[in-house]
Parts: sequence; C-alpha cells; structure tokens
Amino acid sequence: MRAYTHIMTNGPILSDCYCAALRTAARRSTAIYDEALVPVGINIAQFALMRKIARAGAPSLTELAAIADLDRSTIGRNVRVLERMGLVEIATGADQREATVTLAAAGHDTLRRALPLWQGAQDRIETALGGVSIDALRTLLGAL
Amino acid sequence: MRAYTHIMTNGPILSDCYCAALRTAARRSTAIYDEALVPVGINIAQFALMRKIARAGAPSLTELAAIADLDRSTIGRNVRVLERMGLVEIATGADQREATVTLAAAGHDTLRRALPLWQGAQDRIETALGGVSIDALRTLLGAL
DNA sequence: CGCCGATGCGGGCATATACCCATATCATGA
DNA sequence: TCATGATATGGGTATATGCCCGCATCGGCG
Repeated sequence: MRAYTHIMTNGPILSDCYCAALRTAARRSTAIYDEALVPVGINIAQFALMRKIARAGAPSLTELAAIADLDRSTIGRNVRVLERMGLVEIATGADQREATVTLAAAGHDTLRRALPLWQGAQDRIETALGGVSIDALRTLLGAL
Repeated sequence: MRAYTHIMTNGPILSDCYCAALRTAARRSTAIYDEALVPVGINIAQFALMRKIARAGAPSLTELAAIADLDRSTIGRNVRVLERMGLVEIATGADQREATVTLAAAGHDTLRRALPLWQGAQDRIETALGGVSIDALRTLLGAL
C-alpha cells in the first residue's frame, strides 16, 4: 500500500518517491542553512566545501572531488567561485597537471565566523527532528 | 559529541552536517533514478514534475510551484524544457496572465513507460534501506 | 469607468551539478 | 629517449534552482 501514499508536512505534499522526497528535503534544509550563513557571505555548499578543503590541507581537485563525492568538473567550478571570492587559493602542484587548493587567510576567517552560524542551523534542525529521527537520518544516509 | 563525527558509507565520508548529508543523499539517489529512467529520455526531476502535472490536471505555473515546493521561475524553466521535448503543453488560461500546463499525449506515454523503471529504482532503494529506515525517512521528511 | 495595488510570468544573473571532449602533463615499456 | 596509454584539468553544454526586477493583466474602489 505504499504507492500513492503521501506525507503531510509544513509545506506541500511530499511525494511517495524517495528520491523526490530526498531532493525536497535537501532543498529545504539548504534554504535553512543558506539563510543562517548570509551574514558571512557564503552558502552551505561553499561552507561544506571549504571545511573539506581545510581538513584535507591542500588537496588536488580530483582528490577534493573524491572527498566531496562530486564530479571533478563541479569541484573545479565551485572552487573557482571561492577563488574569486578570495577564500581559497589555487596553485599548481608538483605534478604540473594538478591544481591544489588551499584556504586563503580570508577563507579561514570566514570559516571561523561561519561555524557558530552553521551550528545554530544544526541545532535548529536537530530540535525539529528530535534525537530518534537524527539517528535514523544517519543510518539512512549510511545505507544509501 | 556529535561534532566531527563521521559515517562511513559505500563512497566517501558523509559530513556531520545534516544539510550536506541530505544534499549528498539527494545527489546519490538522483543518479540512481536518473540512470533507471535513461531508456525513456527523462530524469527523475522531470518524472516527478510530470506526475505532479498529471495529478493536478491543468495547473498554472504558480499552482505547480506550490505543489512542487519550488520557486515559480524554476517551474517555468523546467516546464519549458518539457515543452521543448514535446511532453507537455503550455496554454494561456482564462486569466490571460496565467499559463496552464497539461501533459501532451507523448507526455502521458512517456510517463506510462517510465513508471515501471521508476518503480524498479524505488524497489532498489527500499531494499537497500530496509523497512525501518524507510519509515524513518518518511518521519524525518515530514518533520523537516 | 478609470486608476492603482495585487497577481502571474518572463528574463537576467548566479550557483550547483553532471557528462563529454580536447589539451597538457606523466610515466612506463621498448 | 621516445611513443603511448594514463591521468588531471578546462571548457562546452544542459538541467535544476533561487532571487530580483520589469511588464502585462486583473480586480476592486472611488
């Protein structure tokens, strides 16, 4: 009886399609985090990418793509946006084919100022979901 | 102790950021459904949108945006892509400001042929997640 | 009945994302 | 050392998505 079942939510109806539901959830949470990060001028995708860069040190675009589970070309473009914003620096590696990415000073600063804003969004989501759902989310994401 | 905890998955590491995790999950499932739908030439976003159009009958762009929980301008563009593909028709409503969308014959046909492919992807996801996670996903999405 | 705020869209602009092809650089075997 | 296959990017193309602004149409009030 799963077909054509719907879930009422704050907003409109969530589809019975798992994928559509996930996409909607991703869009909604993205909007929440993006708004929280407005004061520091970056969005959640950029925040997440910058954290990955910070953790990895000076990854190449290909390495970063693997870490972020994104297409390499996507990483290249996203990183260029951050470069234009002065938040990261792109340099040629020892292997001249490679482009290594590092956080610029402004990037570290932005990341530091963004952290509490991000944490605020995290807390809001956590409160909204409740502990049980949180664990479920983790399990679910791990399985996907 | 939630900060800086990670989950190992098939692929890379899933962030402790709920939003980043959801975005990753959405991308991954999108890829799965998109591949399943390749034979009929549409992607999961288009499939979902077409189903909403079919269910709504002849919604205006604004109505469709409300149903899909998407920005109106996004709906306008996505619908135009479907129109170029010959899958939907856009007409001016009684209110000349409104643009009403209906499935074209080819759209109904594509939707019909897509259904079993979509169901296959649904089943695969369901199997991968297991019943418990499924319910958790629904609960979670409802709360978001 | 005409003016004005409200409503519905389109288009401009920007990011995120993926796929494919061309180019540059490496690395390795002959 | 040199040709060749492998690897790292960049750029083209296309969809998805959101925000903002301008234009056209509606509707109701004076």
